Amino acid sequence: MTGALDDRGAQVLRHVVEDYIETAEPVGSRTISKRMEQHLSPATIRNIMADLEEMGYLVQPHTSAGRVPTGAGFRYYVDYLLARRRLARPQRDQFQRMAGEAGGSADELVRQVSRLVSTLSRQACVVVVARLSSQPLRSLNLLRAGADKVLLVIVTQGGWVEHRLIEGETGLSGDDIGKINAYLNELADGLSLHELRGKILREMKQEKARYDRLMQRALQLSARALEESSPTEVYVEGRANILEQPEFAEDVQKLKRILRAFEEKSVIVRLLDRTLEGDAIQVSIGSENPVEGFPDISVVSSGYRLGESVTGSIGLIGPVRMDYSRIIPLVEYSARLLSSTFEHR
Amino acid sequence: MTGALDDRGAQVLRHVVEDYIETAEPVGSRTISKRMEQHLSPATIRNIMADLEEMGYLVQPHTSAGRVPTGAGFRYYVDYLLARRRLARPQRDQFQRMAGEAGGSADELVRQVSRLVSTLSRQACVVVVARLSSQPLRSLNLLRAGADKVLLVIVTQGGWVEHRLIEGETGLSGDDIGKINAYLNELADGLSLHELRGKILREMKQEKARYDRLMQRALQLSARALEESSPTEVYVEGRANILEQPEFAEDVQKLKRILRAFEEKSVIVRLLDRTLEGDAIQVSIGSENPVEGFPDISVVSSGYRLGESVTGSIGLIGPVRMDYSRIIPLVEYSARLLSSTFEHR
DNA sequence: GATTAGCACTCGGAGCAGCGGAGTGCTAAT
DNA sequence: ATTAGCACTCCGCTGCTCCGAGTGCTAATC
Repeated sequence: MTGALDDRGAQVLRHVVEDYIETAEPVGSRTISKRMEQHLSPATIRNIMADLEEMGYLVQPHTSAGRVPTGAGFRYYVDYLLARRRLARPQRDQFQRMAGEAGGSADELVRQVSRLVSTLSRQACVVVVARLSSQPLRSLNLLRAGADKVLLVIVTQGGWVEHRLIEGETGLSGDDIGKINAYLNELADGLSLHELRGKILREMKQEKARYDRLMQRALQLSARALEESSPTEVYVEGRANILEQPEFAEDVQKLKRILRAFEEKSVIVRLLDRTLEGDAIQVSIGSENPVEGFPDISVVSSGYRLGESVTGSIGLIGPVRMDYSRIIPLVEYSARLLSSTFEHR
Repeated sequence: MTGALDDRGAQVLRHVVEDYIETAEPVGSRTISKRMEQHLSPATIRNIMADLEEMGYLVQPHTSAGRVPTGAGFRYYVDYLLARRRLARPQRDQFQRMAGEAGGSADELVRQVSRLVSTLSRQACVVVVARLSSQPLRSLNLLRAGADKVLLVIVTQGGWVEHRLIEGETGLSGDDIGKINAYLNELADGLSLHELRGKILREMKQEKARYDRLMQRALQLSARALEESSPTEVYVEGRANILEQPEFAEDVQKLKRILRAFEEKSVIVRLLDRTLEGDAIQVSIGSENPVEGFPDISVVSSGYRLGESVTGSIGLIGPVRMDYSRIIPLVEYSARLLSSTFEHR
């Protein structure tokens, strides 16, 4: 099973995949024969297709139906047959215009980008993940927010803002808060939230030796604020797009499973996990994707940098039968756009 | 058409509605005859049903099918026939447990409540809206957030936190920021964001006469931060629940329209708009709902108070054929829970 | 030897008839 | 006023045929 293809086989496979992407119907030998630039009769095509089937790139839903690409077929197509295009000019312009308009806050920009990607793809649902805890911090700010509450506002270098409300903190004067602030910022300098948490815990042990009660309080307080591992932000855009796909619209069970999965943040994060490390683009076809039980969805995703390190990932989730030649440049471009926008901050 | 019902008619209507809610199938006279406590033969029931049909409470999908309640039928049921129950004990407990666990921040609580409501209802999708701009403020805090950026953190008395990033602000010393903060808080005291915006604009005119440049700057800056009308926060939970309903699962077109609508914040806000004013519960059945084009969904919603005034609304969106006797107490209870939790802050 | 025309074969889906059942409305009996 | 009885309606299921798209194989052709 599976193996290298000669040129003719590759061309036939390419046509089958592309036609299937377009029509969502099994593709017959006549169709391919007409589509191919090199003229070959349907009979010849049939022979080639039979070979491709033996190699595991195609299957027949039943005898006397056309062929449908398998996961391996799509894989081969994506790896070797896909013409790698740049994103089309007008679409690049749309992105640029949007980036110009989007306000200063990082999460606003991410939301806009994902919305645009979803509209342009029309195939699938776009998901963006931003892992806050590994972004280098810009500043921490403690605020009084009521009689017994203080608010810790966290700003990362990428321009992400998050806040934690801490309850049951009484008797901190404005002066105390100022001092704690200064201390925390000194501690945090250049670290990520994750690293800071470690440092605070270490510091707490040492500081106990000394007798600075305020600093001790500061450490306890921030340890409390940071104890819940900071959640990964997840944005999902264009859920309704998947209804556009005939393969899902027909099978409500499948649809239900997918939509349910999308309500779980953790599932989405797992889907994009791979790309949260490097910023190369990743294509997971069908059962290759990291989440079990969804053999008919593909994920095209890419990490993006927020500042120095890759902390976010944008991904497009759709049917295996998606238009990779359009989708891949789209995701690639938007990830690069996010990275470069955050760089200039 | 439509009119008052005698007792027997009402009982029959009640049974038709309840049976239809349960089965989603047209209800026949035999079924009702068996279900009714007062024994009546199917033939009698048929006569009564024919009357109810004339009055507009029931329809037949076709001759020789059972009857289905119309919008008016459901309306009558909800207004006069529904046994108003309290929420069941175990469910109340679930809410209490959750409220105890939920962290301090308001939006976390709201999210948890909507999630629980969605799980308990299993029928529909829950939506929560919180209108920030009419909540009385607790404090405003300006923070430095980079070389040319400042961050305005807004905390309302209900415990809601929001922030706005303002770009292109250079040359403000820490001292300046402190002064601006004090000034803004004095200005904001007890006002809502909406009122504050008005006050700032008025103040700006007067302040021009005076020559305090820093205060002028403060006003300009906050005016900029508040110029975009603060968006209404919208949380949607349990979208996939609507797939559970046979009436939608069968009609993909309808489903698509509904899911698309849910991607638009504005549509959701319009659906709950009515209840954003008072805190009474509202039931919009079918085409009664404020958004045109969705004649087969109902909305059960109630406002809740965040502090003094009603600024939020929790609503349940589902098929017209929903179990109002379960849903209404559920929504009522959760709205009251939100109000009372926010009161004790 | 590769390609192709020809042909028999397979299989799914559309279309149609027939039937059974659930439900109705009407009439006549209680 | 209620109800038993009955004829009637209509939906949806089942089974049937027919059609077409597509295949694999074989034999003829380049």
